[in-house]
Amino acid sequence: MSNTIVSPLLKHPQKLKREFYTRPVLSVAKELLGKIIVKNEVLVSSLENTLIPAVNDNPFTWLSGKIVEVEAYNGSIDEAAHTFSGMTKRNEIMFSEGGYLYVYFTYGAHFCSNIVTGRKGEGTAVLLRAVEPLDGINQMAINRYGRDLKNDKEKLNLTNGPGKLCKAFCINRNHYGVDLTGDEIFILDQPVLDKKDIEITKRIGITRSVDLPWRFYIKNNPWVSRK
DNA sequence: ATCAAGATTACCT
DNA sequence: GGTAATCTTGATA
Repeated sequence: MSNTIVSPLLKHPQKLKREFYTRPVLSVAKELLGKIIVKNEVLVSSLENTLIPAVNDNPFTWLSGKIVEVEAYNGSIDEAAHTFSGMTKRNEIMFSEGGYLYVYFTYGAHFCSNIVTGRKGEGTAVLLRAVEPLDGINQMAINRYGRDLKNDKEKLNLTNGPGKLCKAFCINRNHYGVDLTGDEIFILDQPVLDKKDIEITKRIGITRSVDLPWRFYIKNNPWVSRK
């Protein structure tokens, strides 16, 4: 059974194919802005913040969001990339060809998700730093706060950071290596944004290769993590 | 075996 | 704007 989703918010959604991801990381990073990430959930009950495999009718729901902020990482020239010092068990998936999800755990508390890019062996990926929530906002609130949203401030705080969006989308170590050309997590194509709508800055929260201008975000989008 | 650092967040003043 | 929390990972012995 196909899980392909057609949100009312999208006119002609199309899942990005392998060829989109296997290109150089900087091109993929810029073009990911404005595209829609979708995660299917199998939901029976939203009580107690649990997602349980469905048994009966109408179990499917999904979460989606517009990608509004990303950072590029390239292990061959970038000391901040997890792949800079070679392959380990943790970064193994980042050395595969593009189109897989690299999820890592950090600061003892947070998951961060990356889109692997390029050719096999390159060690490049795009960190998802912020999305604008579209479908499943109620479920995202449950995932983040364990209850419904109280106000607009909480809505902005749902997904305006790499750890926050993983919590909202319930992305964790179980999603390490997920194939983005499959049906569990994927990205829907949208028109490439105009250059004038994209801001380019240095990356956030790193201590090495700090001057590379590899952070990209949509100008004036309220979900961008930081100006 | 031990240890330091971390692609962050929430909460404080 | 400053910082504690928290634990996995990778490096070194």
